[in-house]
Amino acid sequence: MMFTTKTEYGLRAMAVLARVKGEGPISLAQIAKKEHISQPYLERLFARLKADDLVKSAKGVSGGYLLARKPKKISIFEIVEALEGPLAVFYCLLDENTKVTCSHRECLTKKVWHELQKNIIHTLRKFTLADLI
Amino acid sequence: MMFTTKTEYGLRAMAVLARVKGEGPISLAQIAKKEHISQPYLERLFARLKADDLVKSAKGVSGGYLLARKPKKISIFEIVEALEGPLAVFYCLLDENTKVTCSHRECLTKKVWHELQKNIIHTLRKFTLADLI
DNA sequence: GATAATACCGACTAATTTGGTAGGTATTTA
DNA sequence: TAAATACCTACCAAATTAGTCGGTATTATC
Repeated sequence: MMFTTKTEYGLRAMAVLARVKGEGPISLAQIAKKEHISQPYLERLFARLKADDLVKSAKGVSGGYLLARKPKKISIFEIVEALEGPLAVFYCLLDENTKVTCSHRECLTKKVWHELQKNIIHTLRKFTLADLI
Repeated sequence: MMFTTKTEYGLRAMAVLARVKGEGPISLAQIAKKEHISQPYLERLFARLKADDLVKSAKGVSGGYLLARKPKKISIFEIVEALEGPLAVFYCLLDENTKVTCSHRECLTKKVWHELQKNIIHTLRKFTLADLI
């Protein structure tokens, strides 16, 4: 029950992008060096960030990555979900339905997970990339 | 970022114990059958629950497990921590200190994790085993 | 006292995830 | 044309999860 370094690396990299906003694209090589992260690993993280439309890319010389939106418009929740996949504290909550009933005999536990997950998402939505810089 | 079946199995087994409270010890074989959980796996989960003083055991024929306290006095948080280990949404929060400063350059992210973890623990402490039965 | 039921213990396995490496292709600026 | 970049695929080691197997110690009951 822990977020992995994927999230830490991703948030740090996104924070770099937020700080150099307006200066054109920044390459993964630069980010990797600045943040001491393996570049090929960063590449895969950015593939996810791009798939979720959190960053834009520019190929070729002097290419790199840019934030797709203003830092204030990118919540920590979005970054976490892009990197770690859909946030579900339990399997039975993966379908994103908000009903408390489920096929388990022990449905009462789902009430706990449901409230917990609501709190987590609320907290992660409250903070944006702008809060990190 | 998900609780595992360890927690689900453990909570279900603890709920069984809570329901048969006052009827003497119940064996793991019975619990495993009732809840369709592999018995050797359950054994290991109960080793953790016992290590954290959430259950008591009785060896020998007609032995088994009992709750160490009343269901109302056992929070979901305690059960989760017994089974999954110390709850930390991030490595830098594992030492349980409550300061927001840390050795990372990106200390601002720690503020987010810290608030998140506080919320999670608060929610898990709010619910007790009695709420599940 | 023997037996069966139980907790308890350690070694092993398969599948998955994480974090990382290596090498290549496509694109684009200079 | 060349160099810098994104982008892609395959592989690898370590850790974790969920589970199996076989054994030992203890104890109530016959």
